[in-house]
Amino acid sequence: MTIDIMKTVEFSRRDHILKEAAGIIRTQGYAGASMRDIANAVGIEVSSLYNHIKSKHDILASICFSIGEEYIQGLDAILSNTLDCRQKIEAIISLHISLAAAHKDSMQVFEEEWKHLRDDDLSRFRSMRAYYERQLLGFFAENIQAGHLRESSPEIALYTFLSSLKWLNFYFKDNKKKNADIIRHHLVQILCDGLIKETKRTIVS
Amino acid sequence: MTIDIMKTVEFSRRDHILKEAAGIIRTQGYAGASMRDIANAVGIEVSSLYNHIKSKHDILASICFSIGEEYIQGLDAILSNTLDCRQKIEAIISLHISLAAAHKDSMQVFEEEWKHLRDDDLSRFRSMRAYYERQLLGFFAENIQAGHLRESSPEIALYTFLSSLKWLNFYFKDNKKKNADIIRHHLVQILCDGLIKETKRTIVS
DNA sequence: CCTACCGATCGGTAGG
DNA sequence: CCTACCGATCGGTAGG
Repeated sequence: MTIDIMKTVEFSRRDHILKEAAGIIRTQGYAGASMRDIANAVGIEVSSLYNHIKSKHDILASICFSIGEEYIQGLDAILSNTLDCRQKIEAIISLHISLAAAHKDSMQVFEEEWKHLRDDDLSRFRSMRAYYERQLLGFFAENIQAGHLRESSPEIALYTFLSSLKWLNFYFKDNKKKNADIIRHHLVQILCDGLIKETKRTIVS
Repeated sequence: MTIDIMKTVEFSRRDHILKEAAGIIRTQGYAGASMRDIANAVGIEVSSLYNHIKSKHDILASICFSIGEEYIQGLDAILSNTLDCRQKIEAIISLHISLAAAHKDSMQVFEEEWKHLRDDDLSRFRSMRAYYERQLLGFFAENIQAGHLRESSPEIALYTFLSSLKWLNFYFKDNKKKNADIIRHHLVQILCDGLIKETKRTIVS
């Protein structure tokens, strides 16, 4: 009982540190964010940080891996469901929207500061990202093969698709001006059907 | 004559410094890139750098503004030409491909490290980016109005379009595996006509 | 372009 | 969780 309470206190303080650190690392970059800045934001002395985190690298790794795991769990759940091609694309877009809206600071740290990870952390991070891209590349390649997606290089389609969603990570950090449902609807249309306005008839196989 | 030669020497040494600095700032981040790293890459002592650049911020500003000006000049030239909507989109995609291929290191510094600019440099940079986005937003809004582009939020279309091209900045830094023409062709198709495979008939107005 | 140097700040530790 | 502290490194300057 006492242990449980202590753990709760311990975890929430650590989470508090990670949350403040994410905001500071996002705005100042990993190398430009000092442990003094982070301690000041949390409201304790620098040396006290080390009761909750092992090192500055530990902070970065925790932020990057928690976001990475959410992406992978979300994608695995979508791809193993029985949805058609367009529904899966819509679900993946929804995943990116909801993660961007939920993790305003740490999402950008995940995107831009992972390169400061070292040794085992760096290679583990690269493995996770490679897994995510490999799963999605398989999805694109299968559906091009099956005739559901336009003939194209699966790699170019993958890179363009993933890249096209990155503005979401910046969009929500000010204040969400538009509803997430509206954004999803427009994104699905633009990415699935294209920017150019034309009449369309689906091929009946 | 003597002055011309001195200026040439001066400029090429400065350019050499900026080139090495771009590579170091890209991999280590602005705050993580030390003047000693840069001096070492150039092959001179730290103090000698200051004969060619005013400060570390001067290096960052030079890199960011030279890329920014190339984007703006390129876009202005395209939008003032007499091309139809699809041709202009194709030309803008070509602009982003050729700039990404020409400036492997400094393009990523431009994208990710501009936030370390200060005071006047920061506000000038924000103005340039706002100008680029405003010009492109006008293009999207006009062509949605005219019925050439799909009904959509011009902002969402703009963000998605610009974001979808950002993978190019990473793609060329290893070694260009695919020809730029092939990439452009696939990008135009995916962005103009969408990922989903369907027959299309253009509306005859 | 170099030698020599400076005050400030860095991540982290000892010890309580 | 704090006080006190350390060696390393930082951007930049003086002077030649």
